[in-house]
Amino acid sequence: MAEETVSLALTLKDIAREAGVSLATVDRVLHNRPGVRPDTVRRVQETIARNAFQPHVAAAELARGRARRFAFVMPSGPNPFMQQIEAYLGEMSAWLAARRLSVEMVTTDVFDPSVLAASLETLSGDYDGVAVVALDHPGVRAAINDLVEAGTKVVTLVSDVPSSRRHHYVGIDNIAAGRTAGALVGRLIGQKSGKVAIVAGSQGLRDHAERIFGFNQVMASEFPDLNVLPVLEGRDEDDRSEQLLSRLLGRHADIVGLYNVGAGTQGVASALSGAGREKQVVFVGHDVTALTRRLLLQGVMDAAISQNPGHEARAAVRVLLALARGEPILSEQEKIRIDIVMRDNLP
Amino acid sequence: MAEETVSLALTLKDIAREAGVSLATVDRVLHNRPGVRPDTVRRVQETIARNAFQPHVAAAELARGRARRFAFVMPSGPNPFMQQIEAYLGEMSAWLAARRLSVEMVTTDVFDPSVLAASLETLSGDYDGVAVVALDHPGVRAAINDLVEAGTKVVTLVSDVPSSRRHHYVGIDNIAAGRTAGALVGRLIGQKSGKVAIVAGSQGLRDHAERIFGFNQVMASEFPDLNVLPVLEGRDEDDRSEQLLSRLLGRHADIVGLYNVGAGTQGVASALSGAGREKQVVFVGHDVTALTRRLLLQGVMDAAISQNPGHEARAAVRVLLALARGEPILSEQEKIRIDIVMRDNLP
DNA sequence: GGTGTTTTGAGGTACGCAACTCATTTTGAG
DNA sequence: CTCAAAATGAGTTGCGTACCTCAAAACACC
Repeated sequence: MAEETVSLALTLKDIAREAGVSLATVDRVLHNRPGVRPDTVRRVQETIARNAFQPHVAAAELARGRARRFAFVMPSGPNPFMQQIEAYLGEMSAWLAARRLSVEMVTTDVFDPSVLAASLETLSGDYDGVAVVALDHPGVRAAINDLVEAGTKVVTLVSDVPSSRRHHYVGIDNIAAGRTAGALVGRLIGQKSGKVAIVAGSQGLRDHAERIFGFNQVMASEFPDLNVLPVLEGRDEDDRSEQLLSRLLGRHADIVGLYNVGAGTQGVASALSGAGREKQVVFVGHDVTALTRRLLLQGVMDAAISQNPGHEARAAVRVLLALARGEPILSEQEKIRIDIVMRDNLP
Repeated sequence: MAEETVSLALTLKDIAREAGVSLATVDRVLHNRPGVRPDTVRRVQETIARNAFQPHVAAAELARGRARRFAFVMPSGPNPFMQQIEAYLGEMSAWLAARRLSVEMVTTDVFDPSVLAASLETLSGDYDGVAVVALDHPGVRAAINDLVEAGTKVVTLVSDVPSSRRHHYVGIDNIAAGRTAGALVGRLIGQKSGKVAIVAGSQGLRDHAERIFGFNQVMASEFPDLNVLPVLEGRDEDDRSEQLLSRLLGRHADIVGLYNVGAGTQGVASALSGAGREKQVVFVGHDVTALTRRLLLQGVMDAAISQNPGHEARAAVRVLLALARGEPILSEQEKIRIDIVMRDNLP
């Protein structure tokens, strides 16, 4: 039986004593306040580093006193995935309250750059942190940069704006997600050859485009016997997706695979069932919702690629909090994984 | 643009005033201290509930003063999965230090019930919480119950002892994991018929037995064309696993699937490669390690069933902390998922 | 050497709660 | 009604940090 300890317990007073300065000076160094000679700064910082001193978060939080306000800017309209994120934030209410954190939902039309940018501008100054489901557009980028400039911590959620100065992105790598979908469709189809259909919301959406890109990458390089048909744009609407797919199924009797990139899942499933081909076609889609769960259990869907909405919600809050406190981020913890969900590992 | 708030900010003093009692009485109620009339207790509790009051964790933590000590009881010996858990605990050191938490590793022979039970007994009283990779055995169960009796919070990790009074289990449902493996092997094999091999550490290990059970369940009900061969017991050792599997591959030319339930992965892979059949056989195993990662990228392994060791480590700490503080547990957050990892969604 | 400026020390207050003491009031049993 | 026990009020102290003020000391410059 072996033991190993990972612990310590120093206070600011100890650091002050060891560095041979007063508490006030340590405080000045710790918070980058002016009025300390560079030489002294170095001495204090070395003492802190040498002792691996960590301020007691609880004490710091208590002393700071101020409650923190975060805003979540989410799409308006009935998107089940976004609703799940909101639901999980609701479940955290006790956790949030115990830390005197407030999280406010701001719904807006995230697909209209100017509206989204305007929404973001109104938040400036009022919040310590903002999580935003962002569209990658110059106006949005500028709005994000303005927020950052004003000292607000900004996290992009689900959809990134890599060229902005946002502090962190909480979401998955959509190209890898598309690749995963491609590998699944190809592998589950097996030896057969035939055609593969893709239904997306719009190829103008960054995440959809990236997923399609990854999907095609894998299909081209690894499944040459499968012929990928042109993308159907269903605008994430059930009716439209169903019509488009039904027509396609009618024209091609040898469709063996189907990748649904975005929402509109009900329409896609209806088209498949309507043609009586739900058992012959390998169907891979995204996200675990009440509907996809049912489709997986019924065997209509074969796999769902999922990014855990609960994890995303919590990760966004934790990252904002860590940023606001100046704490390090546990990057491993906050990284969102690409989950493959099949019938037997449904969460 | 719509808004909705989830917040509040009361203190104990407010509760005392509203309930018409003194701070001392609220404190007594809050901590189940004696000396309060049942009637008053109820009144105070109602006030707390009505206002959804949450004590400020930072203030509580600071006032309590005492640092919390947790122990992780882990298997001795070189198990990569366990080493990963330890590594992630190490990465949390700054996080832990900032909260004045200490986590101590206690390695012991978890496969010998009496040794494990003895190890657990020695911890009594010294720790606020214990996470243990447990063997399901009456002696171990009793040791766990003793710890709980003494006020220590106990969490079982990876392997559960459901009949004990442990407060929480952090790990996956191994039957479901086996089912998932079965579905993957069956689906990835496709139309073909043939034989399927299983290599396990030992059928005496609860988690291995459960996985095999789930695997067989799915094979029997859904893949009648696949013939599951008797389980090989490789004791999680590379050499032994390789020998047994090599012999089996020699005897059966029509093996199309392989499920490696535990460790010994290197041996299993060597046997496959040695027979030159790594491309013909669908190979599903467990856990993402440096080795399985390489095998997945090479196409030798087709999928790995994984329980995120980092998540398990963090979840165990968070659950112990929440239990110690008397906070609610975010069950959704702490639930460990069964991850399906293929080449394109390698974390 | 004197001036003004920068740096440092010393100390206080506040944050919200835990944990404790001690005095006072209320209650219930006889 | 009496008296002990139970219940409650009032108050104190301390946790470790943030943030502030004011005075003293050190320093730079001419």
